[in-house]
Amino acid sequence: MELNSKQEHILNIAMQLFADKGYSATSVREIASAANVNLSMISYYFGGKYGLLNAIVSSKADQLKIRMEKMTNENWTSADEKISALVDELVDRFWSNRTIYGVIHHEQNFKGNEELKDAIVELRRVRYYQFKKVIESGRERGFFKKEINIPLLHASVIGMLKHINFSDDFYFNELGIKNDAKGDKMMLHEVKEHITNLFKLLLNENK
Amino acid sequence: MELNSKQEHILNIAMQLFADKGYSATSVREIASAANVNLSMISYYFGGKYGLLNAIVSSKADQLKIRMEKMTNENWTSADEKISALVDELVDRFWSNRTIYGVIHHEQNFKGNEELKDAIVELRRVRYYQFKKVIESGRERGFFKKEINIPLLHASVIGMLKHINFSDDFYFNELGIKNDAKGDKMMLHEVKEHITNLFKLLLNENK
DNA sequence: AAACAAATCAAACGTTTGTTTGATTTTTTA
DNA sequence: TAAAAAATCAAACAAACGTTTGATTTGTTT
Repeated sequence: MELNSKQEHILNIAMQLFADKGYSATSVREIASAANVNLSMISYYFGGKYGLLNAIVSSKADQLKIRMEKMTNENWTSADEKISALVDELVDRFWSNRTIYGVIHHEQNFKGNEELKDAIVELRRVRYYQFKKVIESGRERGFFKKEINIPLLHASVIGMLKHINFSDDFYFNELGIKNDAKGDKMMLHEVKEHITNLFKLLLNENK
Repeated sequence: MELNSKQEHILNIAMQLFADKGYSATSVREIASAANVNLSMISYYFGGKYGLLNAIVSSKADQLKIRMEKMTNENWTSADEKISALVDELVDRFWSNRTIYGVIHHEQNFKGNEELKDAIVELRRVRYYQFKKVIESGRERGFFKKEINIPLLHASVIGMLKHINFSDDFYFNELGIKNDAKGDKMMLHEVKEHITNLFKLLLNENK
């Protein structure tokens, strides 16, 4: 589906509202009003409210399917370096797409049309297997020495990112970080450091 | 608010539905039908749909406020032992209350009445400070040797538990565990082992 | 058993919901 | 520039929503 700038605008406004309040709690009138368009344009463009949600997920899904495979093929130098790169990739990717993750977060238990649910499940599957591939590749090459429960390691990282993202300002406050653009960077740095430390301990260090 | 058995029944049915589909996506007719009671009983008993949500949160909130403080006052033996006890407490507590966490999960961004939101935020606050207290107590007593970012450690654990809980059968499948009563126990064991390992590495081991 | 209170129910209430209509304006095509 | 297509809009639509009503049944009290 090709989108013009106005459709894109509606889509972004709706995505923000869906992420904030959830699909069901957001009315089409609210979306139309926030996007400064006539009510009927949503049905006109997207075929209805549900079509809008579908358009959001499918249009934003592509950018989530980033290729992490390249990491497994590159020449690795040290384990530490590779862990840093992996964590960078993971955290940055999540953070830059956290709005759409917010939408999915609300609708992952969506009992309506199964099509959307399948799309969401597929997204998670792809994300996980890319992660798994990198870890396994690191083990095969002898960079990661320790045995590790990969699914639960994955759940630790993704769960933590989601949890921080959806806990309002709680962890920002607790860490003494303001929730602005600058604070965002600081939080990202803290999170990366924490996860990197965690990875090194779980995967590599044997001291 | 004192509840009779019928009110309790409605409340449990509604809690399950709210956890599955979210507050907004669940209609009072659906709740009444699932609970086999007349539609008007919900308003009669709880003063309306929102009153029902409030009753759920406030009635279940108490059992979440478990006293973890006692852990800080007991005589500690070894760090490993204490970590195991802490993880047991954390995981069991979450797992036995995961339905109400599901409700909160959906409604934490609730933009309606602030009263409910405050109750949810307060729950998280209490939970976190109990956790923090235990960790700090362990540090003061010399059991936990390493410096650690407590908020992010907390986010790792809670985030992971939430993420596994709300990812349907994904991690069950990935770990080759069936999602039944028996598999539940196995998953709990795996999760505890993983988190315990994580805590030991982050807090204690210096090998 | 009579009187009272609580519980239950089908029906209807007024709103809000997502969607469609049909006229009108704007833009594109020829 | 005239015709055709696309976009926009206020208005209306039926369906679903949470809630209330008022009659009826059930349970309790005196």
